[in-house]
Amino acid sequence: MATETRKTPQRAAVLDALHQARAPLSASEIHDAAARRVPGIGLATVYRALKSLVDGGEVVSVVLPGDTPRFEVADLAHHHHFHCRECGKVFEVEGCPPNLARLAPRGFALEGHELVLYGRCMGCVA
Amino acid sequence: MATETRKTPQRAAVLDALHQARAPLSASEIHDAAARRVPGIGLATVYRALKSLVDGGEVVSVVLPGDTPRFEVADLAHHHHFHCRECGKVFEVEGCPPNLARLAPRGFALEGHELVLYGRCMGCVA
DNA sequence: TATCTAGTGAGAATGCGTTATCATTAGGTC
DNA sequence: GACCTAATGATAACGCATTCTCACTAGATA
Repeated sequence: MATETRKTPQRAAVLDALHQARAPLSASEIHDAAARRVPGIGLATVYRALKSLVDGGEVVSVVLPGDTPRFEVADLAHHHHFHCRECGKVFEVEGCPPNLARLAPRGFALEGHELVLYGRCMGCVA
Repeated sequence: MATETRKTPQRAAVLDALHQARAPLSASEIHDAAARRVPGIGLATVYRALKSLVDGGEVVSVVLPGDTPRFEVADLAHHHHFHCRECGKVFEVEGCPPNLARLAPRGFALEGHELVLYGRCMGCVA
């Protein structure tokens, strides 16, 4: 029997924050968002909830270069991210460049890829 | 007058390690490589040399998701990286997917991109 | 409602890559 | 060779995201 997992407002707030977001959130962003539903929620609780959600496959972590891990719900279609250099926000991007396999060196087995676009988001361009 | 920079075997060893490498090296990998030319070289010296080389534009740092920064000489053509999930080594990859601009959301200004391929390198496939 | 125990909040502790400190060494120049 | 001072090596200190500790709170079940 696996360890019992109880329903708590804190866990619900964390998962809800991720479902509301249209972009992957960092632990502290999740903490901020969850605190709006559950004032006083501790950062440790956020980390604990994220750990169990990731372990349970409901949430995946997204790591962009030079940044702390971010989290998003697991049931999104394959996608990539756009990182605004001005405001630092990360956006989801649909689509995927084709034929990446041809870029891999001969004899290498390509199993996955990660693409990050950099620039300025609509708000910062204006 | 800018601060004088002296030629030392340690600095030469750091730069040489980067020129020899066909892949971006982490600080500790550079430390190991440089120690073969200059036994006893300190890790702090490696960091100092890297800092001045990056500041001087001779070396650039490459940050792959979830990893510590790596360094490579600055005069390489635009390229990406292949990260072997088995041995952890990073390889340079020529070429670049076309038409990345069409992936950016409408109204966003695309200024750059980073692509990392994951899989197993030739040695680990065998 | 009584009971059991997972979950929580606060803050201390940890891990680790990187940087600062400082006494000593050794380039550069005359 | 003498002198000035940047560079070095060893190691302590730092920053900071994440995890642990522990007393307390509150789901779940009967």
